[in-house]
Amino acid sequence: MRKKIVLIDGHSILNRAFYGIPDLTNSEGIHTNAMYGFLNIMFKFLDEEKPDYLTVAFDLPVPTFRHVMYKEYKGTRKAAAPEFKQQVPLMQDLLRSMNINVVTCEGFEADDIIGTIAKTSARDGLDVVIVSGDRDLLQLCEEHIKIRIPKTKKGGTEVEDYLPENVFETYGVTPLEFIDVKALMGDTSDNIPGAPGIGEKTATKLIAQYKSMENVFEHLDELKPKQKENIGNNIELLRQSKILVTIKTDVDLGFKLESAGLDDMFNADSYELFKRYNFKNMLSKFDKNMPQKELEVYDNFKEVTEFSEVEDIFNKVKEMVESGKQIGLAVLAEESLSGIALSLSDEEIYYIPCTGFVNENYLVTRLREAIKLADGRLIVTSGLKSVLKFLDTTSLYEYSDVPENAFLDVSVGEYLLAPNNESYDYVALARTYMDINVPARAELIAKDSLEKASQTNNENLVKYACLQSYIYLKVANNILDNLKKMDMYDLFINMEMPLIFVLYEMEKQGVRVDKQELIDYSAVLAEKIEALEASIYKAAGEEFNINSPKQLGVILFEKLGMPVKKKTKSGYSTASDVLEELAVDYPIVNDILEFRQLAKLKSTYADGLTEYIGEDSRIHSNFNQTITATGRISSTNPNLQNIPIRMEMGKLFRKVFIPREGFSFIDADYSQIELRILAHMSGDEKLIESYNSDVDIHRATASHVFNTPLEEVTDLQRRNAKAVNFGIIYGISSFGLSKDLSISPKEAKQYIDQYFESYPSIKDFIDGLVENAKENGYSITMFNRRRPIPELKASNFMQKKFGERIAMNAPIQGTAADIIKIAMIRVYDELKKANLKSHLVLQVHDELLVEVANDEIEKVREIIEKGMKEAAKLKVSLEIDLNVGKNWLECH
DNA sequence: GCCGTCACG
DNA sequence: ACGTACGTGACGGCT
Repeated sequence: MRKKIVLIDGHSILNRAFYGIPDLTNSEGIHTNAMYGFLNIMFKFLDEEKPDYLTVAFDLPVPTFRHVMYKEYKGTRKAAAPEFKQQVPLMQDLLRSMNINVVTCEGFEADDIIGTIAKTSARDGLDVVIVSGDRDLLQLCEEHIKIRIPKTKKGGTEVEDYLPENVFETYGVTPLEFIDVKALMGDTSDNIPGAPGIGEKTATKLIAQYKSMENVFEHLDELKPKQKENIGNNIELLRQSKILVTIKTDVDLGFKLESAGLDDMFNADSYELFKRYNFKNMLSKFDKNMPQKELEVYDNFKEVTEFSEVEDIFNKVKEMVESGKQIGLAVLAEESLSGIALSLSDEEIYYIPCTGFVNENYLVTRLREAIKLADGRLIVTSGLKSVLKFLDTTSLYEYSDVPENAFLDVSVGEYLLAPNNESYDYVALARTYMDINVPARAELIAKDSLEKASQTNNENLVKYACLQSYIYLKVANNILDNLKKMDMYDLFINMEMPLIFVLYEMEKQGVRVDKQELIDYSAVLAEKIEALEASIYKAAGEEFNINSPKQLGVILFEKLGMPVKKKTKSGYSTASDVLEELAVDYPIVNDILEFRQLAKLKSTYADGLTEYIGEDSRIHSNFNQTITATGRISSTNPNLQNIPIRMEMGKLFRKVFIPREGFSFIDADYSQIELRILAHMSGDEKLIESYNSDVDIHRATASHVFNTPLEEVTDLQRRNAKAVNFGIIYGISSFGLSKDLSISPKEAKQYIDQYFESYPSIKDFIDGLVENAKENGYSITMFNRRRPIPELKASNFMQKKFGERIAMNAPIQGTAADIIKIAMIRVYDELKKANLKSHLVLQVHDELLVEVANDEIEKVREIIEKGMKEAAKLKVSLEIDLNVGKNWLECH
C-alpha cells in the first residue's frame, strides 16, 4: 500500500473559510471564523483521506522571488481584512499545538512549498492529496497527485477533485499545459498581465492546439492578425509571466517526511486553544485522548435502589446540610418523576430512581427534610424553577415551608456572568469551569423520554443524572467567586435567585383564558380570511399561496408589474411597510395586508393559544430567566408577552384573558420607565425637571428641541420629539430615525443635533456609556448587571456601530428590567406575607398583571403601587398606570 | 433549520 | 463606502 500525504494550502483554505463562515468572535474579541472553517475543512479531508502524513503550507508576509523579478507582482491586490490577518498566525500556532507540520519558506509562496513537497513525495512513492481553494495548483496534478478544491455551497461544502484526466476534461489541456494557458491569459488577482485581448477561451484554444506557449511564438503567423500582434509584441513579458505562474517544485525546504506524521493532535495544549476559541462542537474530538478526568468520576456514579441504602444516603445528606456542606441535586422529571441524583462529594454520587418504596412522596419528603435544615445556600442545582415544581407537586406538604435561601441555581448564576451565551446547562458549565467535555443528553438518551430511557438504557440514564448533580456541585463555588469578583453577588442573591420563586409561582398559577371565545373568534377570522382570499385571487387572476413571500413576490412584482421598493436576500421584500407604499396605487395590496394581519392573528393567537389551554382553563406559559442579553425575562410556549394591543382586530384577544371566579385583574405598567432611567442616570437637569413638574414628556422635549413654548408645540413636533426620545434609548442613528419618521437622514440628523444641543448632558452621558463599554468590553446597569459587547472590538464598521448602539441601550433597558424584577419580588413577598389569595400572573417588561381576589382589591392595589413605585429610588419618581378590570383589555 | 414576517415591550 | 434603530418569540414556507 502506498502511504499518503495531504498537503493543505494554508492561506487559501483559511481565506475561503473566512469568507464562507459568518463572523465569529470569542469572549476576548478574537475573530475565529476562518480558523473554525479551516478546521472543519481539514477534519473533513483527514476523515475522507485518512492520510499518514499532513503538512500545511503558508505564505510569509515578505516579498518572494516573484516580487523581486516583477515588482508589480500582486501589486493591485487590496490588503486583506484585519479580521483575517489576525487569524493567520493564530491558525499556525493552533496547528502547531496539534503537532501538525506547518511549513513556510522565505522567498517562496505556499504554492511552491506544496509543489516541491508534492513532486518529491510522489517520486518517493507516496499518494499526494493537495487541498487548496486555488486553481493555480492544478498544474501540479499527475498520476499520484490529486488536487481537491472545496467549495462552500449553501447546505455544506462540495469538493471538486482533479486528477490529470479531470483537468483535461474541464480545461482541454494537460496540467503542465495549464501553466502556459495561465501565462498567456494572465491573472488579474496576482497582477500578472498576460497578453492583451487574450482571455481564458483563446489561451486554452491556442495551447490545446500548439501545446506550449513557446510553440505558439513559433507559429505566430498562423494566428489571427490581432492575436499575432497582441502576443508578438509581448513575448518577453509573456516569458516572464510564465516564470511567475510556474509553481516551483525544487525549493530547498529541508522537508522531512517524518516531521509530517500525524500524532497526538488532540492534546492538552490544543485543547486549551479550542476552548479559548470556543470551538465547542469540536471539543468532543478530544474525548478519547483526554478521558482521564472524566473516567475517574464516572466510576463513582452509583444507582441506589435498596431502601436501606437510600435511607443512609438521605441521612448523610441531612448531616452534611446541617453542618453547612453543599450537596449537588439534579431532578429528572418530565411527565412524572424518574428519579433524583445527589452529589455529596467526588466519591459519592448517587442516582436514586423513583420506584417501589422509594416513591415520589418518599423522595420529596426526605429531600424537603434536608432542605429545611439548610442554613445557607447548600442545595446546589440548575433549573431550580422546575425543581420547585417537583418539590411542590406532592399533596403532603405546604410548599411555602421550604426556605428560599437553601438553594443555589448555578445556571442562573452563570447567566449573569455570561448573558450572551446560548446555554447554561451542565455541558456548558463543565466546559467553562472543569475543562471537560461531557456527553449531552442527546448522546446519552437519544430522543427517548426519561421513562423510556430507564427501561432501555438505564446505565446512560444514571450517567445523565449523576453527571448533572456532580457538575452543579463542582462549579458552584467558582460561579459564586466570579459573581463576587464582578460585583454581581448581590444582584444574584437578592434579585435573580428570589425571582426564580416569583416566576415559578406565576407559571404555576397560569392565567385563565376563555377557550370558547377563542374558538369562536378563530371562526370569525376564518370567514374574513376566506373572503379576502377570494378577492385577492380574483385581482391576481390566479390562486396562489398568499402566505408565501416568494409566490406573493412573483404575483405582485412580475405578474402585476408593481415597482420593487426593497429586496431581501432571497428576492423581493413584501414586508408591510413596502406593501403600504404600494397600497396607494394598487387596491389589491390592502386586501393582502389585511389578509396577512388576520392570518397572523388566527394562526398565532386564536389557534395558537387554544392549544395551550389546560384542563384548568388556564395557560401556564414559561417565563425564561436566562435568555436575553439585557436582563429582561422572556416568555415561551406560548409567548404571552406579545399578545396584540395596538390594532383593533388584535386587541380583542386581550378580552379572552379573564380572572377566575370571584377575582378581578389589576394591571399596572410603568410610565416611560426607560426615559425616567435616562433622566436619572444622566442626571440631566432639564429632563429631571420635566418629570418633576409632571408635564407631558414628549411635549417638553419638543418644546426644548424646537425652541417653542410648551403650549405652542404642534402635534407633529410632539410626534417627532417622541421618536427622538425613543431613538436615544435605542442608540440613536440618523438612519433609523429617518426611517421611523419617514424623513430624510439629513433631517433626522438635524433633529438629533438639535436634541443634543438642548440636552448636552445626555449627549455626554451616552457618549460616556459607549466609551466605558469600549474600555471595559461590557456595559453595566444601575444594579451592576453586565452585558459583554464583543461587537465593539470588530473592525467592521457596521458591527462596531451596532456595538455602540448596544452600549447605549443595554444599561437603560437592563436597568428597567432590574427595576421591574425588584418590583415583582416585592409584590410577591408582600402578597405572601399578608397571606392573600391574589397573585402575579404575567409580566410584560414594564407591566404586571395580577389576579386579585375581589375582597382584596384595595390591599393589593396598595401593594402593587408601593412595590412598583418604590422599587428603586431615582432622581425622578417612578409612576405607574394602574387599572382594575374584568379582562386584560379592560384594565390596560 | 433558516428566512421573512409580524406580534409585543 | 459601509447599510441600521434596542430587546424578544411564533408562524408558515421552503430547502
